[in-house]
Amino acid sequence: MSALSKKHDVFQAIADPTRRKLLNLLADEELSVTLISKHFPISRTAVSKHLRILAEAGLVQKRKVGRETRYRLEPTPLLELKNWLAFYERFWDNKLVMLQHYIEHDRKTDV
Amino acid sequence: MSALSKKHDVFQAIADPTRRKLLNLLADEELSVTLISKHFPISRTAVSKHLRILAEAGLVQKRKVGRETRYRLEPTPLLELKNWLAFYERFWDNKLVMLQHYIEHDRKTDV
DNA sequence: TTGACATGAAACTAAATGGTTTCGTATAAT
DNA sequence: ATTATACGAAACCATTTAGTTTCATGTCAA
Repeated sequence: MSALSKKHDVFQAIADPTRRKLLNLLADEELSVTLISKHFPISRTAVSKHLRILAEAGLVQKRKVGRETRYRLEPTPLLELKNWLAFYERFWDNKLVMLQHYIEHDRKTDV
Repeated sequence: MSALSKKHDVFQAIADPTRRKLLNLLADEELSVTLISKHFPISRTAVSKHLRILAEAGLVQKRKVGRETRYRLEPTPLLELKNWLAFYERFWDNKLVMLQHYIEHDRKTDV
């Protein structure tokens, strides 16, 4: 067993766009909860809950520094996702599928 | 715009373990709803709803054959996931992270 | 034509999710 | 010592989710 009990898995954790944005934000630097929540239109408490879910999935690490809690990305669990995805690689190795994707590329890859 | 309205995105679609199992099942062969639901402990109607969500995310295609509806995998939208994941590759290119992953590899990659 | 099969829509339910506000506690600053 | 800051726990709320059962419709078989 890893540190925190895995109530949430990585698939569920990244399902929410706010949490994906959090991961993106924490990729570059370790940040305190207050600083993080500056980037979102929701309350600090709501951000804090998202961070807890990410922590349960092992996707972020937290560290207490004085009165603040700083979070940083922990990318390792994303390997599970990569691994899951690997099974389907054979399907899009097909060049036609690739082409099809980039032609009808109407939705921008947000977050 | 693609065929079905994208009410559900691929991240949300694969968040559910039942839906991941569905994708896995439909990777090999096109199957009717009744046949598909034989593989699950839930009702046919429940399976049907999961299939609709997958279809909305573009991950399955459906085809009417007589009185049955057959579903098959449509892997293209998984490229969005792969693309999202690519951003984080630089973090686990670190060999130590890889090692860490395989050492504490306690959870099997289910589904 | 009558009956069986395949499916999805509809209505409903319990639980999970994403959000809020309020409050207690710990740490820092004056 | 007092005040301000940083945070999470708690209680609450609305919406979504994952499931159910029932029903109507379309298609195949006898």
